[in-house]
Amino acid sequence: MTEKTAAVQANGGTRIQREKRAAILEAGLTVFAEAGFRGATLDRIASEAGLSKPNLLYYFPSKEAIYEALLQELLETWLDPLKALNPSGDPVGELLSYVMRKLEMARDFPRESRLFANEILAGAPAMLPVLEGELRTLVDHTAAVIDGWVAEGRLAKIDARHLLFSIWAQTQHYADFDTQVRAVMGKADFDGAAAHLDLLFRRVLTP
Amino acid sequence: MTEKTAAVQANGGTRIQREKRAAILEAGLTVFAEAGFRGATLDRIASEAGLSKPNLLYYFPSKEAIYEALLQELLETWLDPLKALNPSGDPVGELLSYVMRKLEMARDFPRESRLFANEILAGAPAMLPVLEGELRTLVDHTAAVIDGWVAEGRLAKIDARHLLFSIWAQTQHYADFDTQVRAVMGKADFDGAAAHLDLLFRRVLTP
DNA sequence: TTCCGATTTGACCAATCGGTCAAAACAACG
DNA sequence: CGTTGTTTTGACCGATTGGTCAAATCGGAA
Repeated sequence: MTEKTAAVQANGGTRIQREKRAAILEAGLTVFAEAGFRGATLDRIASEAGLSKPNLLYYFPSKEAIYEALLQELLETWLDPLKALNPSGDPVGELLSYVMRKLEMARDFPRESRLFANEILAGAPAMLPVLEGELRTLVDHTAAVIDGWVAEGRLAKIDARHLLFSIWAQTQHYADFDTQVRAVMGKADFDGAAAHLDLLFRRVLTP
Repeated sequence: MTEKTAAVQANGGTRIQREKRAAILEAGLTVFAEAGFRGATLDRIASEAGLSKPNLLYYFPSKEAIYEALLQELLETWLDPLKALNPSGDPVGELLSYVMRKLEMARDFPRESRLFANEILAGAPAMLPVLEGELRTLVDHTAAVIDGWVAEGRLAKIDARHLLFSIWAQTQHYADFDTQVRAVMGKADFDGAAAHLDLLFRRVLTP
């Protein structure tokens, strides 16, 4: 049992193992988000993480392994805010604070947003099963909650699923298309975006 | 003057030259949209266009040349609908038909939308000057028109630039994140999207 | 038919890619 | 100190990449 000690232990391991694995994931996030899966190179990830390429491959068996570890980690972070929707809260307030949480994520974790965007743009080769499974289930559940709110008259009539797309599209836009936003506005202007989206969704959702 | 005959003549040329160049651009659009600039290979573009790689390089001097030709061509198509906004028309109607035109483009030209998304996601290495120049100017002009409408009270109060982002984000979402939309909805549902966006922007824009 | 420029191709090249491997360096513990 | 297992690395590999080039083929005008 002397072989592949580090590589096999995906979770846990010694302090140094956890640190190096974390550094690799951190570097991988930067590079994959910027260049996509195919555009990213092991050499760049290794150098960004402060390691040699063979040393990197001592901790992860392949480029794909790094990528998939990142996607898996990403998904929880990504779905959490949606799960935080409280069906017994104030509908408009719940949805507005979901929008704000999403916008904050676009501001604070733009690499995660771009990683996700790259994966979906490429046709979700590594995430399709999760999209069709976990995500779809969660969306179905959330749509039922929203439909309930609409039926009770506490929310303006609206298609629940397309409403979610509207929220995702607009919040992630500020991370994924940041370059375009900066080119047009001169600056990132997340505060302006927050005010705008609050106003927009208030008009859309208030009964 | 016997050298580089075809390659030099970017526009015009013989019938066969125009046809082959068009076939290459068509193939390049498919491949670049699917794989991004770095992910695309000349071999794939050539085979998709029905040519050998050296033959492809007879019509375009490099991979970058194909990519840049596509981006340039794309830009006109992309900005045209915005230019079609009629300042003396009905504000809500003008903006709604802009939204619909954009949504139709996402439905009918998804490859163009994804090509653009890939370029921006990668930091717009080849488009930044255009974004900061032509696009910004056009946005400034359009924002002035929208601000005028708001000032006249013919449009609900709203930030013009962020409104444009809202329109772009939501319409392009149906092309760029098509995979996700399909995974969640089971189908693409552009009709549902059209109804939803009409309703959404009507609520947002009507004074 | 002949000729000449336009077009096409097979063979090839240097660089880069993801990944391997054996040996070296290191760390911890007796 | 020596031993043992962990970590790191330089050298290397086959495959793929973007791109070149000389030679072959094609096509139309005279």
